[in-house]
Amino acid sequence: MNFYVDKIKNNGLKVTPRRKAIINIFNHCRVHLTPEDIFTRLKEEFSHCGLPSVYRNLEILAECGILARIYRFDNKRYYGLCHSADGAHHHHIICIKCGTIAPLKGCNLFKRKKINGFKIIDHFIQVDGICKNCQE
Amino acid sequence: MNFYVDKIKNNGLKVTPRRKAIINIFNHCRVHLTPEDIFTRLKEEFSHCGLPSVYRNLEILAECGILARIYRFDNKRYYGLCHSADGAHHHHIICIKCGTIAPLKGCNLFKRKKINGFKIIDHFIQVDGICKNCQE
DNA sequence: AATTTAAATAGAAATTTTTTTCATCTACAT
DNA sequence: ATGTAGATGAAAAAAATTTCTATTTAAATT
Repeated sequence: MNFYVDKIKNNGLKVTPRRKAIINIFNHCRVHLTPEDIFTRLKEEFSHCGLPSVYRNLEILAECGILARIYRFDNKRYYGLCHSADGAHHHHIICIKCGTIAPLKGCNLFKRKKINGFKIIDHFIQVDGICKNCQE
Repeated sequence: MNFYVDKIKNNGLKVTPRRKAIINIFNHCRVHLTPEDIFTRLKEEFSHCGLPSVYRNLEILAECGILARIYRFDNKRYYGLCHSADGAHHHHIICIKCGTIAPLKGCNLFKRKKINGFKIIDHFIQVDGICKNCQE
């Protein structure tokens, strides 16, 4: 948890019980969740937290690099805990069965400055797969 | 348009006026749009189309490979016309200023079967940048 | 330890986005 | 021409997200 606390502080943000509770949830379940999921679990397991706070905090924690934004084209936001010890550039590979998130290193896109005449500003890569456990 | 008509037919779907109208809109503006955008333009420029039909058709056209799903983390869906003459595997690069979409070839991810022990099922890559015109 | 203050919070309400339902209609294969 | 699976629109509902505001709180400063 100290790791996350530091990250929050380094971003000039406050370490609040809500934020710790949200990180805790992700730490325990290790899958990706929607704001609604978080809201439900906060009510069950931890202190209550208003839905607007959930939205704000998920977004803030994502900006701190603590949470990863997960892309699914089902019109919901998903977030997952970003398991990366160092702060190195990376993306994520998601298990479509259990939801586990693993870091995906070795992206060579961020080194390039231009592609097809476009000046590169940002990029997003996500791989969906089936993790070792779920393959059996 | 014949190119698109064939794609729709090849997917066992009907070529309806609505679908042609939607493709027409994308063909004229060449940027990425939300379902709401499409709905508005259909009312203005082409025949009217109910909002549910817009949602359904955008999704259907995306599955045919005619439209590309664009990822923005602002909680809206975006679609854009996929300008790729052949059916080769590719992704997209988006201009964050004007919204233009260009194909991004040379993805080497889809060749790999496994990464980090994960069996790869799918992957998504998107690059955001500024196109030649908008750089000036 | 008390004070201060900018940031964070909850809760309600409003807004926006998306989906469902269902009766009707249509593209197109036969 | 006709039959049929697929497509459509209208209305309604559901779901997701944001706004607003009064209140509370973390943590820096006394």
